[in-house]
Amino acid sequence: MRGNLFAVAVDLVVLTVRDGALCVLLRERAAPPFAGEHALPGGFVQGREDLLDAAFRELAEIGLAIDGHHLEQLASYAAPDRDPRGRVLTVGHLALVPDLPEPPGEGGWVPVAQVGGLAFDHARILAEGVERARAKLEYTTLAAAFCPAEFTISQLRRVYEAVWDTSPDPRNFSRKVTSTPGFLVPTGTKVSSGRGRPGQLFRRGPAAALHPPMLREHASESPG
Amino acid sequence: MRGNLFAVAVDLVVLTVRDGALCVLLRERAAPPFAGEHALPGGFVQGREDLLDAAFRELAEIGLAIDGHHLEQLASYAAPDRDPRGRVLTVGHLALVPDLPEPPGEGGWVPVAQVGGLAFDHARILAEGVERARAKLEYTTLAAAFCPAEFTISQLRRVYEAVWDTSPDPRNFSRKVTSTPGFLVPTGTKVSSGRGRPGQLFRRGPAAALHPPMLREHASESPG
DNA sequence: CCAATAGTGTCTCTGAGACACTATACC
DNA sequence: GGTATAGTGTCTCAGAGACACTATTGG
Repeated sequence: MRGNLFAVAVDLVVLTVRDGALCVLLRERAAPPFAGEHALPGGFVQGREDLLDAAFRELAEIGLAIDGHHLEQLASYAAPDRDPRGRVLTVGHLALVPDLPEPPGEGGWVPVAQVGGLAFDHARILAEGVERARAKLEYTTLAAAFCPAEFTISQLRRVYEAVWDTSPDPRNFSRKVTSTPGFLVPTGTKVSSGRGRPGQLFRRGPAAALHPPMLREHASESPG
Repeated sequence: MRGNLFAVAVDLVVLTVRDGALCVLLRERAAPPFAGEHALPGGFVQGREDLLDAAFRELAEIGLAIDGHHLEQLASYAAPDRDPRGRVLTVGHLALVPDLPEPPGEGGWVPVAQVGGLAFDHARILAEGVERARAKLEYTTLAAAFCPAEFTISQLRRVYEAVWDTSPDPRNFSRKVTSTPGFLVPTGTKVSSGRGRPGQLFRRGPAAALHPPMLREHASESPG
């Protein structure tokens, strides 16, 4: 078998919505290389693990159990000099979770807009993860992955506001999501969020796709 | 550095449209494992190559130069038993090319609908590549990547017909693609394709995205 | 002439966006 | 009552799909 041997890592872009802002989970690196700098959580694939297994395990090891939440592969990065220790290929992953408690240790939830430099090529992985999440809200029901098991339409709308940094019309938004079959399952319960008329509670439905999609204003149309 | 060491390969789903059918480039494996079976072209990453470089090189080595054509990363596969020789991670890639001449050696262009079993987990990689291509025709101008440098709207429409297995209305299709700014650049020339009024020739324009997208009939809306 | 392909005009229907209006909570 | 949030009704406009019609070629 010709070809180099690589160490294979998984790195995770774990996104959530906290206080109206899209946030990512960062860790402060304890050991070199890049000791003291912020980085995405992740680590090397062990034993006979597959990639997703390794991603789940690495998060569990820092105290964040995301079983049952959304986790998907993003892309792989293998530039020859991306890790000073040698040839390391990393498989970036994207996780979308509700507002879970901050895991112990250095680091935590950081608003994506306030993230500074990151170790390795993690800034690029983060950017691609955020863009993937933004794009997927257009044509999937994944916004609900940011919400707790039961949620109101307002909470769901705040997810779109945080991720897209837009303010869709609450009335049209409500009609759109409730008229998509299988997106939202009403629980029958209502909940009061401080002031105003209480909203109905919903659970995630079986639908994964949004047809027709909910299109955001598009920024770059012709990167040529 | 803990963790296993992997051999890292690239495999390519090279798609084209030939005689109205979506085709993929397959190779017949000369050596074990899976000797004599069909497989996607690909091979191990060498020296200080990055992933895309390795993908371009592997194709060039079998006689298919696709410089200037579309090549993107698909996903990585690292199940522990996917290669009997040991721990091998492969990074799947997707290439969309016009109807290039068949490279020498065993194998060649095979209609995707007629592909039987493939070596390793290549059937899955092929399926994900085809689905990615189908999805991307919806919201990008990538259909033109299947066409030669200059092409008519009919040729472009036949790409959609082959990839989606649908028959869009030629008149509405024509309006849609010509009214998308930056998709098609008219050359001024006309060309006769046998019978009928000659069509105008176009080149690819700078636009990469299609807004609003061209939605196909959607099959599975709620896989959940 | 006919057949075939290229391309335009125009109608209808769906759905997004804007926004008036009603409903129900807390103060 | 006032204010805030939830939810409905309805208008307008853009765009997809259907399809009649014209335009330009070869046989």
